[in-house]
Amino acid sequence: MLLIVCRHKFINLPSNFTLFNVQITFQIHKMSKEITSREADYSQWYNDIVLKADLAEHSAVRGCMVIKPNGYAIWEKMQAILDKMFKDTGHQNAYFPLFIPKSFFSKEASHVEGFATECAVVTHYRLKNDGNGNIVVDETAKLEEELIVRPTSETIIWNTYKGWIQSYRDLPILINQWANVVRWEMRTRLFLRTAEFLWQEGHTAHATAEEAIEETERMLHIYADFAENWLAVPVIRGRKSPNERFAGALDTYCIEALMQDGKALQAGTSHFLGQNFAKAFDVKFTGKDGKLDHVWATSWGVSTRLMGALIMAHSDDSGLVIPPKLAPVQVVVVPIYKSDEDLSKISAYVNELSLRLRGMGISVKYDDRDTQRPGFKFADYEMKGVPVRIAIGGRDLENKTVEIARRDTKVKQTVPQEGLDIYIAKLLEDIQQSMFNKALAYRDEHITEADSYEEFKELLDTKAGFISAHWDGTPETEQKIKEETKATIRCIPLNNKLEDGICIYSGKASTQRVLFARAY
RNA sequence: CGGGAUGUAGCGUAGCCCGGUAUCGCGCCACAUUUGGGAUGUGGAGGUCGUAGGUUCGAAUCCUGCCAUCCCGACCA
Repeated sequence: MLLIVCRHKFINLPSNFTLFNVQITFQIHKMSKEITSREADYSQWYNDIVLKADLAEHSAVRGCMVIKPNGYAIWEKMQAILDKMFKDTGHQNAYFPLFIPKSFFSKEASHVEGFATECAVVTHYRLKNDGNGNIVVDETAKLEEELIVRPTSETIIWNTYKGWIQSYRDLPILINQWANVVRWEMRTRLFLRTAEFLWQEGHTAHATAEEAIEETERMLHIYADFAENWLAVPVIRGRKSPNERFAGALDTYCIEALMQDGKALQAGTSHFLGQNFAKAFDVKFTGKDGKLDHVWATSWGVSTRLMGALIMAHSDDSGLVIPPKLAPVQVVVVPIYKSDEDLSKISAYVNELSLRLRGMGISVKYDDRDTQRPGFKFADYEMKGVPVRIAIGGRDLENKTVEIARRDTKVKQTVPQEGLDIYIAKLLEDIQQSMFNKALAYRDEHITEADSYEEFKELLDTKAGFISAHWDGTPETEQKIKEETKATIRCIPLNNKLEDGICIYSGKASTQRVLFARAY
């Protein structure tokens, strides 16, 4: 801490931190292209990646971001893949209103409790000029009933479903919506927590509890499949403890991922809502047996937060690393030339190669701009996470080779032009797999068992990651642990092995371990 | 929302304590030489100092409100 007196000097500390509740700011001069290292300041590193890889930026609106083309292209890929998965399992897309009448919210008690403190409310529908050149709200244009900007759509959807469902023949209803939602968060972070975010929300209606539970689990597995096989992010499938459950759900399933700083990130949730919303909105159906019953419901969603998971799981101190299956550009080709003649020879080859690669479904970008030098392009594509970079110059033309650099390991190799298309296709698969394996190995190394509260607290301070420990199953214990350590129960893993033990906090009997972690 | 801090050119900043319209680097534009890891030289453009008031002959500088951002806490996908 003596270092603090050395203001103006280069000190390897975050440029902003708080000591004894006093913020101390160091002037650390950074080249514009450099990013903070993960070791120096993980949060700052994350911000740098998002901004410098040109994924998103802060907007003029508090807590809301602008998703830039580079970032949106990745989100579009996520959407396309998930959308296909949903449709392959029988779901259809639909769209419900952005605004929800306030009265709808009070119909499901625990739901309103969960969202009430973070709602944007529309109270008026007109502006006027006040005569001094200012635009003001026209107080005479007050809405009779306020409208809530949706924080989630259960209420408006179940209000609608009431009109759609009379008989078991109308079931199941399997609908998904791609939308934006607003939750008035106090502290926001690009992609991880913004006041407005993009997501999909599935809302299904079923005749039986069994069927609804089956649906809840099916979607959880789809999310896990997506995270692992496309994002290359290993996840733990599990169920939330009652404390962490969705407002209005009987059971919440989730996938939990581990970030490189050892904090957990909830990457997707799937809820079994029981008959709560059907009862709140009076949605009944006549069964085969002629008996009237409330409909069973599920809802499930993933959001642009997945962008945060993708970034934090794989990227390094040189910038973004995107798994090939999510990369908008999978291969970038950079020509290196001294004369126009060289360039035209290189271009002839590259155009032919690009055609073959595109024929194999590989997206290629040929960057023949003469306004930037090769070294600049190398650094730039590294920052933006393009999985494979090909450099080709006069030397390569002579030797019939190219230079290939893979982003994940940063290994460079000279490869013959012959069979290059096959080589690249295999390389992309290899990168995808090796990114997953790396993340999986990290994750598995960071699940540690704790058998006492002392050990548990020690682990939280010394080794990041999940802690597997016995818990007595009560919300009180979970709450106490959360208050004392900031760690929460991330999930109770599915297919958890049963094992007798005692709760690390209360010493009461327990039948299984659950996963704790500090989380985003 | 509670505590702390910060807003000066596209980005990062100096100047603020001790009032006299602004410093430097990167980036940008032009030309030339360059091009296998973030080029070099020469010339040039760009700022109502977050915003609205107040004090003053005069405000980036002093005072007040507001807005935004960052850090710590509470809340949360």
